[in-house]
Amino acid sequence: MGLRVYNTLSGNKEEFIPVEPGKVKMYVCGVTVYDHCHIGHARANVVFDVIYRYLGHLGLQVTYVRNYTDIDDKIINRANREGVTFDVISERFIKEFDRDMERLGLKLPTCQPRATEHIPEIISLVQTLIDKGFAYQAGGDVNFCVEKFDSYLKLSGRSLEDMQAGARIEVDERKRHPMDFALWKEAKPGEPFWESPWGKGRPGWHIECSAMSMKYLGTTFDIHGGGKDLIFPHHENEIAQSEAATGKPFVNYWLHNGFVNINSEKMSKSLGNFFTIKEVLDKYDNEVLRFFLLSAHYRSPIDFSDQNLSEAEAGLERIYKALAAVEEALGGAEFAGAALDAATLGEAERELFEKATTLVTRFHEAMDDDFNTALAIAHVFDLVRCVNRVLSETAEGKDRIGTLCALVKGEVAKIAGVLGVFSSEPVGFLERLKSRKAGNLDIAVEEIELLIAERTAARKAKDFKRSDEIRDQLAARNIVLLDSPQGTTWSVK
RNA sequence: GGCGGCGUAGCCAAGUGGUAAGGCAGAGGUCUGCAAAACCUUUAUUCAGCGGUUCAAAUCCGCUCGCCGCCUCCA
Repeated sequence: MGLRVYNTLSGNKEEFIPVEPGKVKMYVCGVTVYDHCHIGHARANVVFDVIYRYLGHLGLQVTYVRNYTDIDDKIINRANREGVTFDVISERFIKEFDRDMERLGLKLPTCQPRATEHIPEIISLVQTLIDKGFAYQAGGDVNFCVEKFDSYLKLSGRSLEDMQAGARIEVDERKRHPMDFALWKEAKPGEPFWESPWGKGRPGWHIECSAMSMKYLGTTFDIHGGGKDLIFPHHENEIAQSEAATGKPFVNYWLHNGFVNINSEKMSKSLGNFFTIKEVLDKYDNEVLRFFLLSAHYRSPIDFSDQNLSEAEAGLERIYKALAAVEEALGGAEFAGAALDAATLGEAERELFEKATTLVTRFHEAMDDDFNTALAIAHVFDLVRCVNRVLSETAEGKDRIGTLCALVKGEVAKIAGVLGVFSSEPVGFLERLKSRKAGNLDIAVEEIELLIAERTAARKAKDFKRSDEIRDQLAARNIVLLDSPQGTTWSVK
């Protein structure tokens, strides 16, 4: 059974069949660069990054285009507020966006076009729509005529009549139909502009995506993605513009990710309940955020809260602890390809062998079912339990344990490369987490270590009263001690 | 008002016809001087409620209740 994806257009999961066998062309709406990105942007971009990686992992040759909307009312407004030109704002936030995405571990798309670098293509597309009678000039504006496009609203499943019933429509005298939308906007005095057949102006919001996606991916391509909130009007309008211009289907599969909620409510700028990626990464590790975002199915809403992030952190830590133990049992040796005779394995070892060798298969089953990353992650936890069991039952490293561990390491690495988590060096990751937590402590690391030394001496002298005193004292400050034959280590609660 | 989605254990979360994954938290046990970590066992006779279809439903259909989203810029 191959890949199946939920297509917003049909409202069903469908078998994924690319236009051109072996190749996938995918476009995802990027950001309007007028402010810092929030975790809603993080989710959308992480989700499509995983989809991008998975398609590549399946052996498909993926062309992934993600745009920057670098000209828009909001950018102009901010530029005016700050007394700079619009490109100062867009450049600044493009850099911010790039940095945020890098921290979240995103692979670079094949191409990241900007609206302002495609003005000729946009003008040409608008002209085609006018020529074909789908658009009309109104002063210096050019509007798309929704009534001319029969299948308008097929993506969101509405009708023009229904839309009007409850909507308060501001009357724009120059629009023939209240739902008509701008392809080209006349420049007001002082606004940035480009020359066009209709005078000085700039592109409307939706046209750039049609122009750029078709330029890089062709008139009909495979996947178009974005947040659910883009379904209407943005994607609806993209379909109208593109299909009216070419007379061909624009996109075969529309994929939309769910929202990030705060207390079960949509996070948005207008509600003021948003967190920027930066703020979140000040508090949590990059990989913890990514792991959290992948712990639910991409179409479900996900609730952002301290508790949920902390749980994600605990879960990821558990996985890395197991990976660190695997690394240790391996003793630095590489997998020699030594054959494991299942008959000689103990029960726990056999289960581990089984879970490890089927991990990638189960991962594919999960991902083939509309990119079920939550299930994929559950399979990893499954394996972790088996690893821990085998290692806790085995006093010292035997050859076959090393071989098993090498197997586990290799199989986990395969899926880590797709999910973009679990690929840090385990001990390094755990140290990173520890020092991050230690940064929030009200006690210096040196002091902790002095106390541990004192406690070790006390324990040696069997002065358990004093040793427990020290442990309690540290526990009160969120420090947990772990005694082992190799000595005492500490971690932050 | 129109359209759409959701409601699974204390919490998070998979599961779309075959008898409830996984994680966090909790309880008991092993280990330990005692702990911690890890492991083992355990925690939903039940999937918002009520009906219906079926040999069989969390899964399909209908109704009710509750929550949310879109219809205006928004990932």
